[in-house]
Amino acid sequence: MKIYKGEKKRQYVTNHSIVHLFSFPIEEHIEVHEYERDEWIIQEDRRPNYLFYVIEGKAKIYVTYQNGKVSLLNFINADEYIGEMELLNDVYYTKGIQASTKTICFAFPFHRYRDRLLEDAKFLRELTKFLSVKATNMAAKYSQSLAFPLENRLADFILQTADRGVYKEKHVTVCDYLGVSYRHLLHVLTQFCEKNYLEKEGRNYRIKQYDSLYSLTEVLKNK
Amino acid sequence: MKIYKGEKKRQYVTNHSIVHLFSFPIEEHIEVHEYERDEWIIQEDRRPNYLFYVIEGKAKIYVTYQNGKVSLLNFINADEYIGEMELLNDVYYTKGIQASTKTICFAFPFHRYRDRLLEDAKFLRELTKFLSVKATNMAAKYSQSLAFPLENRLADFILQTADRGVYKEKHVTVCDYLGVSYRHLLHVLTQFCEKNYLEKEGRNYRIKQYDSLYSLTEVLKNK
DNA sequence: CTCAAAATATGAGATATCTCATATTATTAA
DNA sequence: TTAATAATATGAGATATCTCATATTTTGAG
Repeated sequence: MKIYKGEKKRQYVTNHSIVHLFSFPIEEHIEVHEYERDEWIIQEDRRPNYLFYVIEGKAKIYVTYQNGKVSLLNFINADEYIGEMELLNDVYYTKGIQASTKTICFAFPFHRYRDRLLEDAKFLRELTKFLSVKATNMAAKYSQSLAFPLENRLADFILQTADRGVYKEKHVTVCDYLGVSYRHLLHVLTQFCEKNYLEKEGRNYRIKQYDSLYSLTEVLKNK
Repeated sequence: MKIYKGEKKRQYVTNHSIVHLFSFPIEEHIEVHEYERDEWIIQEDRRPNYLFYVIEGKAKIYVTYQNGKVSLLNFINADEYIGEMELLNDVYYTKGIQASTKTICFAFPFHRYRDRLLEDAKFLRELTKFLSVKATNMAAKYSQSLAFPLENRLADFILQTADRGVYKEKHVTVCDYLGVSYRHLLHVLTQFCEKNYLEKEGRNYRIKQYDSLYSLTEVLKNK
């Protein structure tokens, strides 16, 4: 982890202005942190001292169970908060946050900002919306995961993450995210290839029948 | 649905004061609604015109898929909001809300309250906390449902809902909530009886081995 | 009270998904 | 470069869960 100072810091604060998110001057005690790929921004079960706002990069939220099972709860992208649960709740089991690319965040030390943030309607309004979307998405994922087999959820995930017609995600990550075993994920991918929905290209998969995959995702929609 | 007027209304507004939740006078245009058991407070896919605050009773949040599958996302209890997603988000698929007992709510018409609520830090702060808990709980349910078999989740649910050592929930509700088939729920309940964790008493189940059930729930905890 | 609808109950076969074992290939740190 | 580690890959058997069929009991509306 690096903390930017001086000119580099000033540059980020200027080029990624967030003054519109708050109704008080926010910049004085702000820090700019850089995390490298695979670095832990927050360690599981260890409360952070900052509220973070991601300005570049991508991260993952992980939770671990006593039996060693790991769940990738969600991805975090630019312009999203990290540590907001700890800002709001004194009692909270802190999830692990791992950078999946180089990630740069603004970091607001709780002790300097907490009280003012919790009084700021502009900030709270946006945070409330952010959390409402988060809760809605988790609810959708939950019910879909119980109501439909991997085939449907994987088709959805492939279409969402494919890069110009090619699916490139790492299997080890995806099986934690979709909550299935590595073995089963590979099994269903193989089925997609056998049906010619996908074609394997080295380590990646090229989408051959977009429509077939799309129709698998349609059952996920609400009535 | 009944709308209380006059003395009955005044009584509820007085006895369940919520002035502490807002920093502006809230009571002028408030309505008091009563819903009977099984009545729909909000119909799925139909945006409500009110933000509700439950003062008595209990309700369920449902979502339906195109193939007819139904998911019971969560329960709503007294002192919780309903319709907050629609208050915050213009684009949102409205879930169905059904009263599971007689339920009485304060109803705030959006057109009168929306703007003021979204400016009120006191209200927003509490709503943000409420949503953060909601998001956290959904995330926990999601990952648990994928990481553990019904046995563990059902043990947890039984201990949470048992009434003085007796489990009395309706199977049809529980299987929608835990996301398993009716058949499988009964199957696992039968196993619990065979192992003597539970004993059937007519339509209910008496807990015989609290410790065995409790140890099934322990794996659900985080590392 | 009566009847239809809802809820409970159980069996049997199908399938989605898991666990474990084992090999090969890619990536990373020393 | 080398060796350790992580990721990919595949087979085979186990099990958690589903679907469908069918019967009985309970509940609620008229």
